[in-house]
Amino acid sequence: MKFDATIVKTTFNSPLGRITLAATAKGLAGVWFIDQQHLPDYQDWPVQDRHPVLCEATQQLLQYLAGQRESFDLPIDLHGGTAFQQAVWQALLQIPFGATSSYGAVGKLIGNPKAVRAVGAAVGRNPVSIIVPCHRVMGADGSLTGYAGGLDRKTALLKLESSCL
Amino acid sequence: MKFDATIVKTTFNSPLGRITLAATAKGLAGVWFIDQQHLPDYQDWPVQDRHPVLCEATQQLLQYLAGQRESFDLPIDLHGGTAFQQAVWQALLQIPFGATSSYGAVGKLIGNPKAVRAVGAAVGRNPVSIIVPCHRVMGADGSLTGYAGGLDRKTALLKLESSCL
DNA sequence: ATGGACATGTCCGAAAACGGCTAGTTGGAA
DNA sequence: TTCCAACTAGCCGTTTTCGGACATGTCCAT
Repeated sequence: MKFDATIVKTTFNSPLGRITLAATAKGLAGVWFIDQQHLPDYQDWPVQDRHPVLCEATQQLLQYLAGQRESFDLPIDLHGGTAFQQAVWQALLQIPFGATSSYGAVGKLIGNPKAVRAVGAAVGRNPVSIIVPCHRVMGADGSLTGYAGGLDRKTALLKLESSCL
Repeated sequence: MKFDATIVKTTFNSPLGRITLAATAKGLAGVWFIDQQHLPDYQDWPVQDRHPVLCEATQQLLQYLAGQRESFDLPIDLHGGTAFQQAVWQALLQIPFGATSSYGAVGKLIGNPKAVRAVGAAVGRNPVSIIVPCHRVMGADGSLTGYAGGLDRKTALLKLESSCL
């Protein structure tokens, strides 16, 4: 995944492990667990711990993970995916807190009802974990399917959301 | 390949097989393994075993092959090639002991980045084996490609150099 | 003269493999 | 029957792999 030259990052510790955030001029561009799959190559990105968007994101994520926040209020820069991936990620944003959806449903939503596996692949590449709630997508029969950050984290997030209600 | 009328030769046994040397008035003009490809027709060249350059070259080569020498100090007469070949051979001289390069890199160096196969051909005609280090040229992916003296000798030379470091 | 064959490397298109799936079928055990 | 589990065959965008074409200077054999 390619990004603008003007991208900055920061890192913080969460109850679910170390998390790295990234932001462009347009908004929050990335949220990755330290050991997740499909990590971008953010080695060389400059650190900017006081960046307003990154600070705000850190706060909101910590609140969310503490069970004290249900939605995020941040500029998000969903950027650098194919058209298909963009559509999928946008669709994810419409799954409300505490609810779940399925890969088939997402496919239907973006007008590509048969591209189920492709949706799976796209969901997996979601650059903005948690905030773009890829963890709310389950198998059609409600089964736990997969998560770039590991199934443990997925269950943790789902449990967190369900116990909030 | 044509040479001056004033050329002399000698021969000695090395750990890598019999080697023939040739010298002109200007310096060392050839180093060939007995059974290598692209041999010149040195049948009729006069033998002169005590020629100073040839003696010195023999010594230095034996030292090199014994792992006791990393560079050569000899007048070299790189002569009788086309302009292109000359350029290639000169470029070879810039690859340091223990390092390797690629045919593409050499092409770039002589300002002919696309003449890669031509570089390969030219490297193969290098008249002064070992001292003009044609054995330090590998495929772009690091693969062992070819050697007029046989791949065995090429690997032996590379191993020799790498184990010296 | 002409046409290959070479100690290669880059690029591009096509084809195949690979997934965070799913609906349908089948064969077994209550 | 009823219900699951296991297996299958489609489905589709993305990624990886693979094969060919091309560029280039010399030398050999027609």
